[in-house]
Amino acid sequence: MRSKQSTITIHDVAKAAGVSVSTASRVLNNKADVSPETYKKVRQVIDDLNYTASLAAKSMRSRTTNVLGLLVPELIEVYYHEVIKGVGAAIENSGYDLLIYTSGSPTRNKRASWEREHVALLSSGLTDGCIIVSPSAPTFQQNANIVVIDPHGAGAEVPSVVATNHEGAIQAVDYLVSLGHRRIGFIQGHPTAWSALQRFEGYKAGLDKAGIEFEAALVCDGDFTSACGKAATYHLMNQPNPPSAIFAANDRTAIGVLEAAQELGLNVPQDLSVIGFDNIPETMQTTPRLTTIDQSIREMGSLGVRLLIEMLQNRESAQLLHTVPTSLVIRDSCWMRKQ
Amino acid sequence: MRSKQSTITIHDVAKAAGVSVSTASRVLNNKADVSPETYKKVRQVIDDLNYTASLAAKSMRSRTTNVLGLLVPELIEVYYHEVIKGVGAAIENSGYDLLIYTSGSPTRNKRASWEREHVALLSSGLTDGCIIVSPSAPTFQQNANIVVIDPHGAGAEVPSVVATNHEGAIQAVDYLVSLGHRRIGFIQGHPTAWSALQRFEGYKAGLDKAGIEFEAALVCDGDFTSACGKAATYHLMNQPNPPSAIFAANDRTAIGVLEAAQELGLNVPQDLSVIGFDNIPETMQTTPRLTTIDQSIREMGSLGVRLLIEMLQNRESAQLLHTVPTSLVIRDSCWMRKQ
DNA sequence: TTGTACGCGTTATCAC
DNA sequence: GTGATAACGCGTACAA
Repeated sequence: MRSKQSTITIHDVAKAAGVSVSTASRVLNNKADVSPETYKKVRQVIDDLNYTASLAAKSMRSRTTNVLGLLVPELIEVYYHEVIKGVGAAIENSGYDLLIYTSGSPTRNKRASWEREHVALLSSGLTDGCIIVSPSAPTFQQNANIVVIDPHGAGAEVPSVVATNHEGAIQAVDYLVSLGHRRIGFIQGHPTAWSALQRFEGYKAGLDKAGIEFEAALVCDGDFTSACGKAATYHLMNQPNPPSAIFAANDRTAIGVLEAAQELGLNVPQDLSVIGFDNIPETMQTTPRLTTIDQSIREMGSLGVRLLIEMLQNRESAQLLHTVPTSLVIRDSCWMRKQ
Repeated sequence: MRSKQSTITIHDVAKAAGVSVSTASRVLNNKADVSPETYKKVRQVIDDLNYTASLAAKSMRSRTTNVLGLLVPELIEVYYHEVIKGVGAAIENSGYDLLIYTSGSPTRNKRASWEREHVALLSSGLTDGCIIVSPSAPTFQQNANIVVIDPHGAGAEVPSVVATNHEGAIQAVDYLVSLGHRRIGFIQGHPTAWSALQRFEGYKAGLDKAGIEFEAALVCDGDFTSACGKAATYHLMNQPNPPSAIFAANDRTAIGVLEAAQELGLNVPQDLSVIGFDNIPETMQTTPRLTTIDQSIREMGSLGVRLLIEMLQNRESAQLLHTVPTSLVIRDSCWMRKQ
């Protein structure tokens, strides 16, 4: 006696079990006040019909779904996959399901508005809360349950997970200095990214700490792509007094540096030391393998989940900014400065 | 927890713009019959209020969401990430959004029922259709738009994407034979996986082709884990007449073989040749780097998306089974048989 | 061109 | 303990 609609509804269950929809709903949600035999009968029917409550309808009415949302800008860059792995690990046995949303439309140019739209999309009932990765929009709906990972803007109004970018950059410079380098080039990250700014500040702080004077000519603009790494390397190495080491704001850019170095006939690390930031998996497959600063992207994803769940359970901590430590990963792309 | 008035609805938009909800809805969906000034005014309000239609409500009503669903069992194993990368690439500029769903609950033990439940979940309005990765359930809702990647069961009733597992296994054996190996061990994949069976059949076909008699003692059970690879290696190599090469049903298992070989003091590839299947990224980081059969997991994901979109546009091809070619990837884990 | 009324599948509220 | 009914936010005939 199924209605014309293909999807079977709670009405079908109720009818088949000979009860009302409200009773069926009660059984579905394991409410207390329902007689054992009724319960059993309805459960049986649910199993037989292989019925599942529509998430759409359920969330529309009840406002709580036991589903967490994750908003990512795209699914190609491995960085996001590392985040997802961390989120996936944290979600295990958490009692929550996970819904990852990404858009295939080029509307992404308007990143900020895209984010706001999709946060609204997920928050408006589909999920209990959501995590946004690398958001550029500084602010969101007031009352949504939101946690942010590696935000672009600085002033966080929502709980944010960030790496210790400043300290990590200092670590990188320290290491290069310990190898004897004094002229250390720096390739900037995306100009709007807070993490990029922090790394630049750390670079300067590291130089200062070593008593090396900052030199603007050794700094190139960038945007986290490998293309900018290549361009910057050509620029830096063709200077009259080129650097003996290059610190790129992220691994992707550092990979570009490696490519350019090869094209220029420079041996890494003998002629040029290169260090990156992020520790994405590909850094283990470059030639030479890239020395970098690990920012445990996975841990950031896991922490994001934990923060969100705390928030949902009203155990929200007063702290807004949560940092994940960075660490130096020494591989093969840095070497002692040639005398 | 969340105040009722928090989410702004189409009513708020209508009220603010001084029109009726239906007019607002028309503007939202870019319907033709609405006066330019009304359109502009409503658009303005929508922007001001930063309004987004609730996916839940919308999908419940309209049955078409421009969203594709992807159902994955978990988010830790890299195999699924490779699929997601392919799906993510195919979704770009497709006009569709993507919604990945996974569950954090241990209910996954009951895989088949979990899948059915969640297919229903996604199909019941949230998405226009969905892709299921490695499903164990042989059958689904009749009229849902479903595409399946690497299914466990053989008899596909829905469009399926599979690798040429049989041919790939033959390629692997061919290669080992060309290196002079005659005693080739095989470690089975998960017993219910169709792909595993196909690889085993290919193994036997390859032996047959080379005129080598099949020997049951050289075959071990397995389940696609690295643990089974280790156990099987101990078993195989402690035989009176051990194999000179081992073909593992997937890379994860082959990695277990590598570990066991090291523990046993066997040098790979000098003492033992090892070949895997899948070509997951980690195979480039093992020592030695693993020779394997590439099954272009990403391409399988992309093809899945293309098939699903075709289906949604009623351009469904008659063909149900779609194969993606495998290819031999020679790295460092296989060598000539010692004389 | 615009507004009214209804239904999508569910849960909460209130009767019984 | 159980059943009827009113929302939830939206799209769409149909009426105006």
